[in-house]
Amino acid sequence: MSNLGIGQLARRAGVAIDTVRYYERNDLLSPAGRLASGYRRYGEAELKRLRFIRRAKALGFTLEDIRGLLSLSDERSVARIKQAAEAKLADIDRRIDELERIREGLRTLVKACPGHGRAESCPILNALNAEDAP
Amino acid sequence: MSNLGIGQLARRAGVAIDTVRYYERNDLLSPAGRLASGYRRYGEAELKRLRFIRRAKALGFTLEDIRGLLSLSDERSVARIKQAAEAKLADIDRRIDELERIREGLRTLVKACPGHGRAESCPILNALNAEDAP
DNA sequence: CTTGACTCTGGACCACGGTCCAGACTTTAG
DNA sequence: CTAAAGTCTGGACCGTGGTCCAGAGTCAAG
Repeated sequence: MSNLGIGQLARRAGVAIDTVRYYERNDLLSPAGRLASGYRRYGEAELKRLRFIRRAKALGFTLEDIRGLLSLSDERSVARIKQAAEAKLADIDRRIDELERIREGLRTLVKACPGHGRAESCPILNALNAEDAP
Repeated sequence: MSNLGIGQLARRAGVAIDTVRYYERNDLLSPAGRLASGYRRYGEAELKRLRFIRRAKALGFTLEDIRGLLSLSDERSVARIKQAAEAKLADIDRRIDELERIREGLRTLVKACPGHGRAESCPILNALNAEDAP
């Protein structure tokens, strides 16, 4: 059931052709076969796999993470899939926390800034110019 | 008052020497002068500016943002500084929102996954394999 | 003066996730 | 049949923010 060319595959998965070849170079997705001409042929399994990659990316997994997930799903190891998802969740928590710290810092400065007057009275500039390093 | 070599400057600002030169290439920081030998010399103004860059980065500004901030602070335009900070705040809000969406997706999946059993019953794999594209 | 530490330049290289290109070949529609 | 559309390969290039290197020259301490 290798009925798709690379262009059809890419369109149906919503990615660029070059991206498909890039994934192949990076061991994420191989064609089901090749024509005598060298043209890649893909089937439903590859389309599913490509969509899997797209969704996992949307969930914040890196391509390396996804390589791991794909090999785990091949192994059918539910426990390890869950662990990987939990680890990624913790990672995302950390990223959110860091951004929130940055946000609070900025928010405080923006609130304190009158938006006019002399540069010396701008708390944003003053904070950036402060002598004590954050 | 050009009393610092590049190494001293870097140490006192807490960055790498290469980073100082990188900033110079990217129009963020120039030496106050050069010795006849070509050695860069920096003063207090450059040290402050470098620390400004470091702090602004910690607040989530890109180097391009910082170039803008530096030129604004030269202009002493408090209103525009505040606008830039507000824009960055909105940007950080958006990044947090996106990560939170991702987090909720993952959280739901992790909660629903029993952590054992057949691969077909793993909601994480099922979501990634779903026919309907997210 | 010597030695070791410092600095200079230009350019290569890293991760990340692609994107784009040329030049050749193949497939498909009409 | 032809012409257009699709695909092939290998490699260059993008942005972001640096890091590292070689080979040469310089500065400071003893």
